[in-house]
Amino acid sequence: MTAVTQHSGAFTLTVGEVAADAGVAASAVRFYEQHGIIRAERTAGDQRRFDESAACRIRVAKVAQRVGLTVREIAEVFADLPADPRPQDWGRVAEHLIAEAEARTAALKAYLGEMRSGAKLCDL
Amino acid sequence: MTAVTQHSGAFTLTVGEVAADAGVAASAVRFYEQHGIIRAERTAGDQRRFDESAACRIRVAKVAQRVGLTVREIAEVFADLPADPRPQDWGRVAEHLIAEAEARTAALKAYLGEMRSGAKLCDL
DNA sequence: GTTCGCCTTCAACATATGTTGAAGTCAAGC
DNA sequence: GCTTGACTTCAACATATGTTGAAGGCGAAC
Repeated sequence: MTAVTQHSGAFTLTVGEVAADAGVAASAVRFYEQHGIIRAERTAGDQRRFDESAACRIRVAKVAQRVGLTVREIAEVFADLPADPRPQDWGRVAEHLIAEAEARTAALKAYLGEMRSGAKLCDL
Repeated sequence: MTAVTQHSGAFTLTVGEVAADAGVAASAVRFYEQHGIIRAERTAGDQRRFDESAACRIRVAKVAQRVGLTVREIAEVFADLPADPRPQDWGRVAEHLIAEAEARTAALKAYLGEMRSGAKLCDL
């Protein structure tokens, strides 16, 4: 007797449900699927069905976009996530995203610091 | 007798010179001027002439774009820079940009941390 | 077994960030 | 004072990130 607990791996959510969960438009959900941020199965009638992680991926993607990552880059980071991600899988992805954000901030700081301390200041 | 030292404030550089200094295409230099990242005077013959800070502003803008700031946002930050910016003016701008980058990274960390520790994990 | 809301695709539009090319002008060196 | 390379504008194109609308199909509830 298999557990009925339907957790991740069950592709049951419609585009509209995921959109509402993630706080984006349905068109955006389709866009993210086309670009590999989320994955879907199809019903017999060709409608998309998403699993529970879809809205989460989208929310993370929106925050990651704010630190300069492109949709393509985010999709590449998410490629690390198995179909049914465990918390440690999310942990790895989180570390990856944070490291990237910090690297970019470090690059900004380095450039500005160089400007400030360099013999040849930018403006002066 | 005024000093001949031509520092910032002298609008003498052509589009091509600024482009070469900043490591971007001439078309990008015109784009950044249109969008308020840099300012230009015009010759009698209507050609643009930039000051020494132009290439610097562009380089800073490129790094700032990597941490998720839009051209419009960068232009707003640069609005703080007087025509002939002193090091402390650049310092203020630098602090502003770094603070913005760190705020966005903090938002990313907060969201990911919440996901990890929240009772309702994203995926599980 | 019909209805009605949500789903499908596809193309057009919208904004951000640029690049390219055509047609013509400017300016610096010879 | 010509020549020539770099400049001008403007429109079209290109890519990223979506939204909107038309025309039609699916599915759950009654």
